[in-house]
Amino acid sequence: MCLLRQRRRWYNDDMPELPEVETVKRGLHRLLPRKQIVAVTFDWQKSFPNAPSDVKKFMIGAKVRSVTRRAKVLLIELDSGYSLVIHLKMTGQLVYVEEGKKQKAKSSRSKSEYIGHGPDSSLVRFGAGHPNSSLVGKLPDRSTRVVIDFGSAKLFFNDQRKFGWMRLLPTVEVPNINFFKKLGPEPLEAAFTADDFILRMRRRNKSAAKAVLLDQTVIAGVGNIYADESLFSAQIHPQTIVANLTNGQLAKLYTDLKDVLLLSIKHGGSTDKNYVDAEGNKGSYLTFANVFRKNGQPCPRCGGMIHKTRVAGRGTHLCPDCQTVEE
DNA sequence: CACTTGACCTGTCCGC
DNA sequence: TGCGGACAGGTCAAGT
Repeated sequence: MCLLRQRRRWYNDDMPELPEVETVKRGLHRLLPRKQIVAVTFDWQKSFPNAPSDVKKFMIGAKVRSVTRRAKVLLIELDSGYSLVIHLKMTGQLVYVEEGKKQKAKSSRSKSEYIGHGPDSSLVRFGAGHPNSSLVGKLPDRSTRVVIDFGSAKLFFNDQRKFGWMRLLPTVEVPNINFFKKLGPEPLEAAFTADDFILRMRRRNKSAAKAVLLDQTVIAGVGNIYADESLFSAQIHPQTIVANLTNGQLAKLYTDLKDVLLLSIKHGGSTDKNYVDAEGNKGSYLTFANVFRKNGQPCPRCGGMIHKTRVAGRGTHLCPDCQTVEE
């Protein structure tokens, strides 16, 4: 019975963070520009709270100009002067399905195998979720919140837990919404230096290091996985008060955080063994993770046992033996 | 004012 | 088997 349970288990809490959203962005930017929206449907008000009249006026007939990313937020700019702002939160996903276009002749794959086979696929999945789940080939389903119809293709915004949202805003207003106004710098921007990082961290000198990393107004785009992984690399206990960290330790955290993010992007921004990126590659970041979801396993650095605890209200993975505590 | 905790959600897992 | 509670976490609001 236990075996059966284990086998059937799949995680839907893929938690798109900066590397995952970056991967989604790259895929959408390859597929969406110049496509024209012919229809939009949505069934969950909170997922897409815009007035239908605005949707009709500024979305229908508009063409996609570009797809970009800021922190964990996707921006789809339209040529109507409006942009779609999309936050996938934990379980949001964007599934792009081309219609009326039969599978390539060379392929004899079943429908459920379309996913993950790259540009030849007629169906490409972005974001969280399980590529082999019943979603495949059966969209829309009960998790579908919004469908953007491009005529020859549809973009499905699915979100099981309804935390994600999508908003249509005048492009010039986008930087002015609260979320963007308060957002900290992108950690991978060339202009973001170690000194900037240290200064910003020190503004929250009394808080636990992990809580500060997760604060999007300090640095944008870091979530639970990369917070745990970067703190492990820098050998900092997640609970450590920032004031008790030296500038040297913070500088190492800065470097390790960037390394972790870059490594994840390189491997398809995976947070889940089942994640599939735009090119159809399974993201493999979790195989590089040292502590995340490794509780009970030996620490790759010192051989101690990885422990799971709770810091800043979040499940937190660490090696108590080589991530020192400084209260 | 600075910082922490709870609410929003649904599906899954685990203990009783 | 079934039921209830814990858990998953990004962000904002409410509480300390």
